[in-house]
Amino acid sequence: MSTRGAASGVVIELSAAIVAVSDEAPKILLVRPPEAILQSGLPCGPFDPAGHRTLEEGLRTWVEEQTTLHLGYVEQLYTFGDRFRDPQERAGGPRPVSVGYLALVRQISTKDTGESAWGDWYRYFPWEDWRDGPPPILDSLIAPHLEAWVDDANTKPDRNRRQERINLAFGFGGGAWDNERVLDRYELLYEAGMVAEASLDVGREPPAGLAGVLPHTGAVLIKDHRRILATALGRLRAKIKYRPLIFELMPPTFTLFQLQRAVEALSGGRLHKQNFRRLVAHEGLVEPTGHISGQTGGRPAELFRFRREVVHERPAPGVRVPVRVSKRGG
Amino acid sequence: MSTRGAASGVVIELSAAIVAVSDEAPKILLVRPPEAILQSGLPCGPFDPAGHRTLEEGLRTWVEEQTTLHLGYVEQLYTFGDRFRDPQERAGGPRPVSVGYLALVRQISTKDTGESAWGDWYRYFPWEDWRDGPPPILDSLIAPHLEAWVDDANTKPDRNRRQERINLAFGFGGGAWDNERVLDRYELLYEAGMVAEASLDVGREPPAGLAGVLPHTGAVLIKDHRRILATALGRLRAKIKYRPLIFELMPPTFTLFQLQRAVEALSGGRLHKQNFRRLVAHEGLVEPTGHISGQTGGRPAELFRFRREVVHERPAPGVRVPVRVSKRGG
DNA sequence: CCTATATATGCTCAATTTAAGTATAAGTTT
DNA sequence: AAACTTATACTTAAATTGAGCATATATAGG
Repeated sequence: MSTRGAASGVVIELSAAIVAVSDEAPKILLVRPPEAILQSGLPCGPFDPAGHRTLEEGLRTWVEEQTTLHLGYVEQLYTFGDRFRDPQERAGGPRPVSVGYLALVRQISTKDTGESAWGDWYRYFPWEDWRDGPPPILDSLIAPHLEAWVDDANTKPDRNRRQERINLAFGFGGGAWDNERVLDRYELLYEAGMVAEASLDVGREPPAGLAGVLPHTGAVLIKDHRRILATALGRLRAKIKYRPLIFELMPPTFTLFQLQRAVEALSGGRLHKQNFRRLVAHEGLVEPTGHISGQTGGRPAELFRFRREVVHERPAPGVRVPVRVSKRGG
Repeated sequence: MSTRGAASGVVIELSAAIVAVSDEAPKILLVRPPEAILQSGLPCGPFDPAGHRTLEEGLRTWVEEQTTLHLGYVEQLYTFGDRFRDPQERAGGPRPVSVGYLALVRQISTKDTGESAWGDWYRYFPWEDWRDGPPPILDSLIAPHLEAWVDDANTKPDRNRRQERINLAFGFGGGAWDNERVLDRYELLYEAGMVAEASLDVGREPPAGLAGVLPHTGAVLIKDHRRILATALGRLRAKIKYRPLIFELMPPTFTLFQLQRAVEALSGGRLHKQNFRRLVAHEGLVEPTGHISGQTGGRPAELFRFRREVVHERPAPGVRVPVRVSKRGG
């Protein structure tokens, strides 16, 4: 009836999805743990209740040790505790509970050493990048195999539930693609056995019918780090719309087009250029510096900086980009 | 440089903020733990890695045991792990890490037994209820004592930082009241020693100057449960705007005015009635049942039900109530 | 029945915001 | 110089929002 008794055999792991934007691409910082020969993972480490005053402090300590990178903006994402997310657990290890964090850094300051390296975010989620239109993999591979997974369910209500979920997550059957539902989509692919972790986690070979799919559904990370990454991307895509997070990723001054490219890199779609400028100007998110950019192609652009005061003026300052991405098949 | 080593002395506690709306008031379910003579708290219990397959399953188990209530909608909020949030820890107990959840139930089905009881949410956050205009306590008590706390800081930059934070959180100095920043406000009051937990947690008497304030800054809950509650209210206020969560709290059919009252109860402000109807109708959130309500006062109202299909049609279906509440002093 | 009062619901109207352009300016590349 | 890039100003129609008026249908009290 109360909080008597104590849990045992729990270990808390802190993991960080560290994001930067460079070359118009969203990047994520990865480390290659010594014990894993093949796969890399997010910077992470166990929470030490004796040494760490707070969870976030523990995370910062681990990250600085593993990447020699100092984190600025940090935000807690989610705590994952499902059984058997880590194969080690089957061998009698303690139950790992992992607290995932999202961190944003302004520029890529670490070199790609053997220890850590920046990777393109969409390497892990190829279906999330709609900047050049709907990713072909959706129609060629994902849709048919998900349909097969629907048919695979035993009962009619089960099939309906599955169909319902994939329609919602992927916008099949007339719905719209919602760029924030990154985690929903990843979890469906996981349940359908269409990402490699699904088989790795249960220690089995992937079913024959899916062996041809797995090489195309993104690169694998250790444990549940790809799930944490999916959570991070979803959160970030949602939050840039109502908080000025994007400026945590930009240099101190930037052109409006650079800003637009950064937003597009994260949100995975294209924006109407003229309306984008009007938007950020009208919301008071930026102010001109009076300086002109070292140009890249055409007419030189004016340099802008983030207007910090905006957080006082508006309840939800952010780049309120239209939620819609170009329709599927259109 | 990796995930070697294991933490020890950690116990994970699962806590639920269970919300219902009745009599136009938001309610929260509380239990009175046997060992605490004076204070009640949220339903909670330790996570058992051997018995609980997932964190959420553990939570549901504890809640059903403590409240004989079956939870419908459940969502994870945040994981709290700061040192010394629980006084027990100073006595050498293990480091408690608590995972907070938000749960929504449709009606109040448990009776108020000695074990559990429904309490008005705003009993714990009197400054959050703006339905009858700005709460007087803001100007009479909170503002002056927060100003004193600003002056209390040692250095000028510290004072500026504090002033900045309270301006943002409370909308002082010309800013607007953002009804979602519930946690920011609670944490500031905590840091300023203006809620009773602040002194309880460090095991000291409250400073003389604040003794008169504490009886008016809301009722106390055990451990950090009021912080979890603040997180829950903030999340709920934010989320009803873009997800149809409000219907998890409504009976199967309802009048539009009942729906409006429920939204007002949670968001803590008043809405324009005609525009509210237009909004929910135009967003396709509800559909008429054709039946007429057993009326309460004036002309009988039509009964509506939630249109589940709406989640397919719009990327962010929710009651997009205007973020603004009536201006302070206006 | 008549009146006051409460709620429900339909409708207007102006201001603002949004989506999607056209047009023009000012550079670089060939 | 012509072709091409990128930047920026401006237009226009449609949609949304905020505020309020007007009317309908009930109850309660004289």
